[in-house]
Amino acid sequence: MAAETRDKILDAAARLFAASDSGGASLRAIARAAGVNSALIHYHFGSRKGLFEAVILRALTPVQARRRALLETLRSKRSVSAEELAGLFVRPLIPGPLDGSDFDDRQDPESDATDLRLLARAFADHRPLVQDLTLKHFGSLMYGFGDVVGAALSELPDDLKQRRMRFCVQAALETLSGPEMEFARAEGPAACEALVEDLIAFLAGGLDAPAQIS
Amino acid sequence: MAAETRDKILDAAARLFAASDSGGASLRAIARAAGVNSALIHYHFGSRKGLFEAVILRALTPVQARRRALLETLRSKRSVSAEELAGLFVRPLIPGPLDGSDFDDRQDPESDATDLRLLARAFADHRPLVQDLTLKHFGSLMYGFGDVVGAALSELPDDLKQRRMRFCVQAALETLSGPEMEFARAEGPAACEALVEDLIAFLAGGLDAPAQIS
DNA sequence: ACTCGTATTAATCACTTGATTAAATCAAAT
DNA sequence: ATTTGATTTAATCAAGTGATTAATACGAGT
Repeated sequence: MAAETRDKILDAAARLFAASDSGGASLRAIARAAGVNSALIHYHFGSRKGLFEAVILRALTPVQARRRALLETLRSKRSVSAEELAGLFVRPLIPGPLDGSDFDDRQDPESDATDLRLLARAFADHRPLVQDLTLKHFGSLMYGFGDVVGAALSELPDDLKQRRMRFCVQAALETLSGPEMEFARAEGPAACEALVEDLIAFLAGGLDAPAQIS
Repeated sequence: MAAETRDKILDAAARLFAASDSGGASLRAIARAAGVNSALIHYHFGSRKGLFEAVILRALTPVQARRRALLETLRSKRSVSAEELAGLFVRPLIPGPLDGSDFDDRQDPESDATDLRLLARAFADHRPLVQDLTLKHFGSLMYGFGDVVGAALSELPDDLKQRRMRFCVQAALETLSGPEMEFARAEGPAACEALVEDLIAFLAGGLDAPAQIS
């Protein structure tokens, strides 16, 4: 079956790309981990870059869907608190019914963690090649908030708003894919929620910090 | 001259390691960029890992020196504001006389930026090998604040304190080595200071955000 | 001038890399 | 049963990888 093979490759690739750096996993290692002939990667994805893009896209899709849903919810409100705003950057990154959407990942909590690590790696990668790919797909995650953020942080200058949004995306991705999240995950859902809420509280505090006068 | 060669290699390695991922630059490419025979890398640093560690160490040393100096300053104060606390994570990362110390980097603003990118990469790298190396040298940057932070954020539980400190280090490294800093650097020192102060304001806001009740 | 330890070079090691090819396998449709 | 097209396989390509070697150049101390 072709589709099944594709998925096995994608799973293995996500795992290895996330574990080491995106550049650190060889196609042969991926093929071996997937239990598949190495030439099949090129057959299904054309090239290493093609595979990478496919993996990123698969990991990013549910996040964007959840983000969109959450964004709609916020748009319907009259005013948005700093916590809700911070949650907009954090909540969509973690799957589950908590976020009010019904897009669950491939019902595998392990691969959810993998995908998150993968996204964080890609987002933090400043190489032009990855950066372009990332921006193309992450773009709306970054800059698609305009109206909601604008309304919530109306007293801040525009460039400051954008910077702080970047701070949030950065911190959220890095924290939720980092070792502390892994630790919390091992301790149970309660510990995860505690970490998430602490992260949101921190970001909320930062978001409506007063602008510098300088 | 041996010392000169060593430095040429270190410079090139820092540049290439920071530009691509640490795993993405080959020893041959580094040797070529340094204008040096590739075997000299092994002669001077033993192995690829040895070179990497040397580069990291050279980049980290002045940061730690500045951090120590700044920390001493804060210790002598009776109380420390959230802004000062946030500055503790941010200021030591940028060289210059602004921070009240006299450790200037290799008087080359370009290589300062390179070193910062390098540190950010290493810090964000979760691979056990890099993580160990990073923790060994970053450790005190992370956990050497105990008393000062403890006094400034006395109302927070301990684990929450540590998390927020990690948030700060993460955000500071990532922001100060990222594209916006590059942009600001091109625009002049004023833009850099604006970015730094905005970052500090954000982190300060996050640091003394109220703890979640949940 | 000659030695001796440091520094540098070119050549090569075994191995892995991403990619391509032609041949083999398989599942359906005729 | 055979043709057809999509999958899968093993073999191979040129290029690049980190590392090691023996031979050379160099420079200070005698």
